[in-house]
Amino acid sequence: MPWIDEHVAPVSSDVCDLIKHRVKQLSPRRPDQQQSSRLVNDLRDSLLDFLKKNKKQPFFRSVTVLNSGSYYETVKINYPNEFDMMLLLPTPRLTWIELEEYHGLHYSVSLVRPTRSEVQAFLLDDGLIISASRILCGMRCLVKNFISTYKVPEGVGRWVLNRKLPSSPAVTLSLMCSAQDADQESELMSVDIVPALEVPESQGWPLAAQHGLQVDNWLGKKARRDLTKQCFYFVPKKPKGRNLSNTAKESWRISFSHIEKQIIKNHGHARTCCEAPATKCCRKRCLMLLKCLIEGLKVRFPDELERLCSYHGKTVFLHTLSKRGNDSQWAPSDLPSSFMALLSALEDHVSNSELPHFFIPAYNLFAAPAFPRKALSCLQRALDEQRKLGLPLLKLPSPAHPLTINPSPPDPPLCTERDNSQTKNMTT
DNA sequence: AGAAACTAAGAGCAT
DNA sequence: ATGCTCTTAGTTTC
Repeated sequence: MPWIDEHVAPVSSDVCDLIKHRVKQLSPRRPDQQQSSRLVNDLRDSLLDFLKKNKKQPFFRSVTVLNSGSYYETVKINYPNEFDMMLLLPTPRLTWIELEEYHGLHYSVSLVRPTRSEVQAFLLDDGLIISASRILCGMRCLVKNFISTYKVPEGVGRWVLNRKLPSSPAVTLSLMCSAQDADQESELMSVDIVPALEVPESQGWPLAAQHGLQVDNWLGKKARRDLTKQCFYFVPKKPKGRNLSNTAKESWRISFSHIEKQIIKNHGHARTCCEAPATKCCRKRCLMLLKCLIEGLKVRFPDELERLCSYHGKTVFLHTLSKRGNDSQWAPSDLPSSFMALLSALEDHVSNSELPHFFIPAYNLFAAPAFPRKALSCLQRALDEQRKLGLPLLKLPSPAHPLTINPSPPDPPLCTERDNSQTKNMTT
């Protein structure tokens, strides 16, 4: 049957050129990647070695690693300076209770029966509920001990433990280096380390997740069946907000990072998408452009858009791919209009104040208080402005990086006239 | 557990 | 500019 595309407004040739120009400079450069991967791989290998031998927390001896996040999805933009790793913790059989008002995103997680397994060091007084805060603190303590003994290869700087953030599931390490000629140290890269409870596939996904992942018209029904019969994870994240109930303080958030990674790697209607030059598509590059725009917006409105993050972009992307499932709609030559379609989708989600979590459709990522109304209205105005002015944020140069092996001169600007007035005077 | 095979994508070069 | 090949990092498989 013929595929009816949505109405795509023609993209002005200026904006077309801008998009095509920007997308060429988005992915990390090879020397940077080489340096970053060496540093982070050495850190990971050594940390794993440390955990497997550690005496203090036997529970962490059995971790395995899941590399996740945009670097490993090959959609990281600009510099390979942010890495995510999940430390997967096998547990005895679990059960979970949805926390009211979080619509299936947050849970209280318990053992089904008392245990002699090593998790017992992390249980609440009832001997069954798993304490998110104690797992996170326990891991933080191990990581802290680890970096105090760890030597960075070739002495390129030192890893420091970042301050604990109230609702973050991660222990974050930053690699601090002294730049040439400077007294001060600056951050070369950071690694988020997130502990995760693995719930085996045999237990099935929570009810709230059973109606998400609407990919039948894109990846297909069989692919959906295969994806939904995998395991899932819980990560120790409490909801934002004051006056949390006692159960909410020990809350776990469901995580499908492994599924997201698989989808982004295998993202076509046809299984063969992007396998050969003839079957290339522009989906990932569209996501990278959207991430670029989101980062730019956050730099311009750091306070108002504090809660906006790349996960919002990724979620809009996944919904858009679901609706616009045919590979012919993402031909490389159509990158500008495809990106504009993605941008329109973001604008629609913003103006409807509705962005369902891709796996937990009842959870609205654009609902207050997690995403405040003033952030949403700021985002709406900012996107209107970007569209009206021809996406000036895509003209901004990539942020400077403190330490590259071969610092290269910045590329010549696309537009000859120095025109900052467009981008500077955006009122809120 | 470790090596080999496979995949994605940057980079250089020829056309 | 476009496409071809080589190289490298990451993942999977046996």
